[in-house]
Amino acid sequence: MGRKATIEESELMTRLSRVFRDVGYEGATLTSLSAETGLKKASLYHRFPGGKEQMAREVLEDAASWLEENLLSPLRGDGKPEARIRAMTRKLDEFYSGGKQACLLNMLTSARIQEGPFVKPIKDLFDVLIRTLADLLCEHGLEQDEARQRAERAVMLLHGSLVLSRGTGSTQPFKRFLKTLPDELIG
Amino acid sequence: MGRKATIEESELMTRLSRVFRDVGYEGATLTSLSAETGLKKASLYHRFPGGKEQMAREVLEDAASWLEENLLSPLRGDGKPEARIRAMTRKLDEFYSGGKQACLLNMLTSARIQEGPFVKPIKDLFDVLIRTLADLLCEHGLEQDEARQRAERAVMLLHGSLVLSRGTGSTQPFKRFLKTLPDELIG
DNA sequence: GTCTATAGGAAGATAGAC
DNA sequence: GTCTATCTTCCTATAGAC
Repeated sequence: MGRKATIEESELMTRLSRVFRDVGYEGATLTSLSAETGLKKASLYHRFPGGKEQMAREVLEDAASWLEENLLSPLRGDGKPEARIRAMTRKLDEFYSGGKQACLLNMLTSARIQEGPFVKPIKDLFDVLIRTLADLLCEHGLEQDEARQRAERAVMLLHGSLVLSRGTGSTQPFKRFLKTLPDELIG
Repeated sequence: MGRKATIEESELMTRLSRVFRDVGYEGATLTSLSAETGLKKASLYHRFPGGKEQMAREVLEDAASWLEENLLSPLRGDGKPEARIRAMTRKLDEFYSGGKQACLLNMLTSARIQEGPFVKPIKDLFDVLIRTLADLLCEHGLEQDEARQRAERAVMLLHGSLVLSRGTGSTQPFKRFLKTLPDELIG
């Protein structure tokens, strides 16, 4: 006891992210964030002077970076659209831990907060994901309207499958969604 | 000031439900529940000795009753399956206030609570909704597997559209989902 | 950069008058 | 059955030692 803790930056963000994804912004307490990271409250405040809000903001930025690097950038890359989409499904499986973890975007969204530090970033993430998917489908030969529609549909199915997985206590819905996703988009 | 409040049972449940649907279980405070209903904290405790947890439990039971009466029962009724499905879309539109309100099932679900008073009811609600939809599709002539798959997808799209609507601050995703739902199921 | 200790406030919950 | 007033607990945040 009383031993000094130490934690790597990326691991720190991962642990914080897990708490917010599990219980949402309101449900996350300094105590739980401290327990999950191994850092005492005062240490967390040293790293995040803005407290819980800053932690959630940085976790969100971290997720946006991951998304850009691991999902969006590859989607914009070259190679057959079909192959890029299959690569995306593998990354989604990884990002959501096979359906065991909820989506940060869902867990950080609450009505009654029309403004606030999360509203704009979350909306932007949804928008860019749908847009990037739609662009890929256009490139694959679909009409713009149809592409946009299918992209939005895929994002709905993604988040719906996560809600359903969490609600039923089974990762099956998410896994089934992943399996049908390529056909959903370009089938 | 100091005036006694009074509120009808069904209106009370509606108000409480709105708070939980807006900010989730952890986000709902006795203060906000009191403000929304007009009843002081002590009055809420008189009606719900179990406090916030009992309020959420009863709100969930209330939602289950509404679902059974307004969605499931009509789905099992007679009339052409297509007509029953269109009736369902209208009820969904009403239940979710045109996409402005989140789903209670999503907002009361949090990981880290593998047990607890909400887990079982929520799972049961998801299951019965999917099962009832699947039965209807079977009746309409679809194979059991295909029916089950489409029913699950429809529920995913419903919840995904609500997540997306909330996250983007627009009811458009939910409205678009409602429009395509009949084709989604029996098209 | 982490810790212990604690201040200050909000949250859940209760007692008792009306 | 609703209220005011209060209690206790938990949470956010800070001070200061190491």
